[in-house]
Amino acid sequence: MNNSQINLPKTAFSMKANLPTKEPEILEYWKQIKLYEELRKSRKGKEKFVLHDGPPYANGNIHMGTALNKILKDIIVKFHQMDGKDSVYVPGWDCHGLPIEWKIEEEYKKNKKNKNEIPIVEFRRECRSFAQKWIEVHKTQFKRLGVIGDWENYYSTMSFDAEAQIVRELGKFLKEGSLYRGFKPVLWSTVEKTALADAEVEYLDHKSDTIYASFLVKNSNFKELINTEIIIWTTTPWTIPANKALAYNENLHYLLIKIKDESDFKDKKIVVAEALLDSVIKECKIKNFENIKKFKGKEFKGTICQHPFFNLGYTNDIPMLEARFVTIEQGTGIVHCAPSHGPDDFNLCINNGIKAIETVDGDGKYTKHVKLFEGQHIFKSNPIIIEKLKEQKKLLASGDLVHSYPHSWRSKAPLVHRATPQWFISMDSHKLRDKALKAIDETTFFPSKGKERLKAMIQTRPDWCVSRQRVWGVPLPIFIKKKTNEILVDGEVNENIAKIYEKEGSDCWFSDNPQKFLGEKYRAEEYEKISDIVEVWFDSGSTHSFVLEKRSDLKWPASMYLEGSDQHRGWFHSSLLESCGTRDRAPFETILSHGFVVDGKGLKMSKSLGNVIAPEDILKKYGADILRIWVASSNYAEDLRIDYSILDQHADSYRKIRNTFRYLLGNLNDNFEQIDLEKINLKTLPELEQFMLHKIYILNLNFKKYFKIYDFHNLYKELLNFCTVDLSAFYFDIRKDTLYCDSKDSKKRRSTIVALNIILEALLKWFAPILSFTTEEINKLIRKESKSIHLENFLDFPEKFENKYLNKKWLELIKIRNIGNISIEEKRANKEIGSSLEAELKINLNKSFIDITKDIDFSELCITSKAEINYSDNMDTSVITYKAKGSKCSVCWKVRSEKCVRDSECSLNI
RNA sequence: GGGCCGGUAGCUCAGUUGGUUAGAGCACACCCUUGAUAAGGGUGGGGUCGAAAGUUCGAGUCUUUCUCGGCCCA
Repeated sequence: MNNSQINLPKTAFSMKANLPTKEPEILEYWKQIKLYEELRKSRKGKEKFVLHDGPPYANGNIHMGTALNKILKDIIVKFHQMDGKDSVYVPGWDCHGLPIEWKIEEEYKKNKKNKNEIPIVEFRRECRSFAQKWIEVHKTQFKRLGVIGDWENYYSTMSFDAEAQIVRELGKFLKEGSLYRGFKPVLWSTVEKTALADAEVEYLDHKSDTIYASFLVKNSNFKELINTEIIIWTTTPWTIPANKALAYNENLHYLLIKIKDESDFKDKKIVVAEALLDSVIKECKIKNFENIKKFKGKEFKGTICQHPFFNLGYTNDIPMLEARFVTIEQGTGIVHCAPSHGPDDFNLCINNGIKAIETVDGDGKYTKHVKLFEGQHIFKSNPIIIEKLKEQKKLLASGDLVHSYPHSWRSKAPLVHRATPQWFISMDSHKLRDKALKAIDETTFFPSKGKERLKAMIQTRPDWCVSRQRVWGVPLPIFIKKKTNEILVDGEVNENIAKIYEKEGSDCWFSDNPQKFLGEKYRAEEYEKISDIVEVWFDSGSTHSFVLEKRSDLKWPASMYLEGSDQHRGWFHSSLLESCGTRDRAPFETILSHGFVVDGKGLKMSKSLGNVIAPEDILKKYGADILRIWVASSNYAEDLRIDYSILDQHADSYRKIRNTFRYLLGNLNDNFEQIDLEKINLKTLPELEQFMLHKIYILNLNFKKYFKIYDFHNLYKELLNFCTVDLSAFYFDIRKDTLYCDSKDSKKRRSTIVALNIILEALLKWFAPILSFTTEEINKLIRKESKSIHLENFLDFPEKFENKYLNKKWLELIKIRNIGNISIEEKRANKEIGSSLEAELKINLNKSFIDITKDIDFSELCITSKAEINYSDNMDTSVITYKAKGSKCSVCWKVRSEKCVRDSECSLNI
């Protein structure tokens, strides 16, 4: 007897994966077979699943967050495809906006070019080609992750048809009347001379001048207040000239005190919140004072003050207004309000009929609306204001404070709130808020907590400011009649502009004669053409209109939007509002949001911490399939941790899975045979095979259950456990004997081969959406007739595979097997035996076990040479191991004292 | 600073409406195997459930406070 007579596993599927080199070859193969086109063909006419891609910004290399996002999308798209749907994925890019403008400006600075001397159209051309360049880079990087999509026909917010559609969408709000012009303080950079989007703001420490200033009470229903001084505290003294009101909290207690120190305030009565008295006294170095009166904030109602610069011509009334945002955290419990310079101030004042005006120009200088200080730069004004306050005897104290303060994310310059003319979409004039809230209720969220998060934001958000004073974007398609200041609302003009953009893009807005856009109905010289651009969130919020609606391969609304949880305020939010405003419902049926990628300790990745891992590094060291395992096995509902030790662990799991496949392929000698699951007669198979097929059936049910709720980490865990526990350590280990030693035509071995084929096909398909490359590698090896595993359908197991009785029985048998193992281990520890095949078991069972064990060969189940059962009453299960007597059969390696029936040339001398 | 979410073995995750001694896989240690071999099998150790207080006969699970982390907002 020699090894040539045993069926040893043989396969071309290597143990070593070598993913970093093998994956690019598979990518090349997918390109060759035009996989995306094939996928579409294969599901033509089937129910569509459309995951609408949230466009990443076309700027810079991808990072772990983008990689996570794209892989998660790809896994879901592939699941639905294999579930039989036409699962379409069209990637897209967000192209307009400040960061790209800034990049081009930086290049100008390097080359000593002045942006203002370059024609806008040329500048925009450079922005466009910059974005285009990064789209190409991203494309390559995303494809490398194994993401399958319509990469050739991607969408972008800067394509001509997108720009045209954005104009049409705005036209709808214009026509409806919900788009209006107003003044509003926006975060403004006096360096970049632009308003900044929320996403463009960074909070950094900043040292501010602080002042305690006083406002004389002119009139009040609470008579004791008259002629006292209301004290306010602020970190922006330069906003004092723009003051229009004071805010108090009606629930706070306030104190009236009389100052006795020698100072500008000697013998004056001042008002501060009771809870802040100590800090005010300390900060303002008040030594002697007298408590006059304590009162509730509501007493302020109807009180009118004078501006500290009253004697300098600031004669308007300063009313005291009730506001919830007033707290006792800091200051005096009374807040100075400049509606042109703060959102809270603005909202409070507008609700009380006080409008914001333009007090500071784009450069940061006071306008003509500010007496005494016109032309003065606000960043240089604090000392002057402080001096004036002192001169007017209105300054109780001054100092400085380091605190968190908004800065431009690009220039790092401190920002200010500045009232500017802006265009808004009203949340309430046409019930946009109500529509959006209803739409949220009709949307399914994964995880479910996303629903409340988005709802809370919509409930409280102010009107949507859609204008930006920049150049790289879609120009606001608005004309204003010079004479009447009326907005021109005419669908024909709007459509004319859209048609022009469709043909030549939106650059012409800045260069061509306005008459071109107005057509023949209106005279250009009578109209002012708005030069603002549309904020980028409106661009991306409109993607559903120029991607989902316009493409015949897609559908509206999308089946799913899937982004990081920050997009509750971003893309989910803007898409919802845009769509509810124009179509009365959300552009998505489902929202899936994922957490952020953090390091192994749960800290966010940052250059300064040095804990950043780039997708590129992972691809080089491990390959995309390992990264895909990381995505699938992590709980995306929370933050996702990653570091090299975590990846090492997943690489280990990958090896286990790979070797599971290798065992299957080896024993099938790479000859896969598709088994007809409907026709197969399970009763002809040994019980072990029936039990394994039952397990597969149940696992498939769980698989579908998990997939349905996008619970991938539990799905992956089940698959991995199946490979390790059920296959490798149990079924495969037991069946080695049959596969290696039985003749190829034996019934038992043939049954095993049937089971291996079924297991192989099931595993291959289950893992395909996650291990996209490895499953393709295997599919190519064994299924010449199948172009790609991703074109396949998941298996559907007939109900006959379920066998509850057998399952219950075999779980009991496994318990006995485990007890056997412990018994074997004792002898092994004693050095009495080594291999379990050197063991002989004596199994003591209660008589109640007779039914389920009478036909069971425990030597096979426990992989020993012999096993005997003793039944008796009132006995717990126990197993005793003895060293088997006899010699080792050269074929099956069992220790026996008689000739082995499987070895015709058995050398045993009996 | 405010709002929301989260913290269970070294790691990734389970843990039902509160109810036995808190589970799985991986990793680790030891042993076996050398016919899945840069593989495979067996056994085992490992947790104050972020901390404290409270409710309860009973708390990983409910309440409060604190702490650490993340996202959003200021």
